[in-house]
Amino acid sequence: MRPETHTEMLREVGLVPTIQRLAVLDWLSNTRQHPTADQVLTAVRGKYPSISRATVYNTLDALTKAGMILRLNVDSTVSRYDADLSSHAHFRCRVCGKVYDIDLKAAMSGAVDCNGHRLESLQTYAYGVCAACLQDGHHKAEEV
Amino acid sequence: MRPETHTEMLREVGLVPTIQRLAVLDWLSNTRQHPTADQVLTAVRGKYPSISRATVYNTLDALTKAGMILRLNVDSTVSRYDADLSSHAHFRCRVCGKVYDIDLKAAMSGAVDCNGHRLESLQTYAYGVCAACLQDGHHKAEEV
DNA sequence: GTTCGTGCAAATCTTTTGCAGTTTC
DNA sequence: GAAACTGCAAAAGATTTGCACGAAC
Repeated sequence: MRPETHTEMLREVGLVPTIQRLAVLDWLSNTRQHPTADQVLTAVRGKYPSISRATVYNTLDALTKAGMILRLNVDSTVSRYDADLSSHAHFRCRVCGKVYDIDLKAAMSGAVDCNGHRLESLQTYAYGVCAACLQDGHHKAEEV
Repeated sequence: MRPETHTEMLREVGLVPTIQRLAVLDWLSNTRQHPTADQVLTAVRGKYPSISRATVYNTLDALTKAGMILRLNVDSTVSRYDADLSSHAHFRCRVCGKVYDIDLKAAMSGAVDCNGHRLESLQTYAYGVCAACLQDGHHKAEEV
C-alpha cells in the first residue's frame, strides 16, 4: 500500500526491508482473502518472478513473529495469513473452503445465523505462556 | 471408559464398532491431553500393536465427522483431538507447546491472566456453510 | 455373501533446513 | 566488510490414497 510506511515498519521491528519482504507485505495488506503461503508465493511472483518458496515462508514467519501479520490455523492442514490485525473472527465454509472475516460478537452470540453464514461449530484458541513455564523461569519464558 | 456405551454410540452414527475404533475412542475419552494422531497411534498400540497409522487417521476422521470428538487446529502444523465436547477454549504455550483446557469466559474476558497462564493472543474460528453456498443450493450444502 | 474396515506401502502436500552466494547498511 | 537475507535443493513431517485381505452383520 504505502511502501515507505512498510519500510519503516520493518526497520522498527529489526527486519531488513528487502524487496521480497516489502512485496509480501504490500500484497498481503491489499488482499481481503486469507491466503496460504503458496498463494502468497504465486501472487508475489507476478511482480518478482525470482522469489523463492523458502523466502516466502521465511518472510511470513518473520512478519508473524514481529506481530505485523497473523498466522491463522483455521484450516487443519495449511496455514493462512492475515494482515488485518483488528479484532475479528474467521469463518470457514466446509462446502467451498473459503474463509471470511466475521464479527466476533456475531460469532460468540450463539445464534446460528452469523453474518449470513450458517454457523455449526466454534473454536477458540488462546496463545501465550503457561503457568508452569512462567514459574520455571521468567527469563526463559521471555526469551522467545 | 464404558466400552458398551461406546459400542452403542458408534452404531448410532452408522459406524461399525470395531476393536480399533473402540480402542481409539476409549483411550481418547480417558485422557486429558489433546493428543496428535501420532500420539493416539502410540498409545493404542500399547494395547493393539497391530493397528496401523492409516486406521488411526481413518478412525479419527470418522469420529470427527460423526461429531463424537473434536479436531483441534490449535497447533499450526499438526491436528490434535479432544473427546471433551463441552464448551471450552484451548490454550497453547509457546514455550513448552502444551495445550490446556481453559475457561471460555476467562479467555474472552480480555484479562492477561487466563486460568494462571499469560494470555498473549486469541483466535476464534467458526465453521459451517457460508451464505453463498447456502444460496447455491440447499441440497448440495446439506450433503457433506 | 456382501458390505465395510484394516493394514501396508507409496504418494502427496506443507513446511523446514543447510548452505553457497548476494544484498543491505 | 560484517551481518542479514535469498534461492535452491533436499529433507522432514503430517496426512491421504490405492488396493488386497479380513472382519462384521
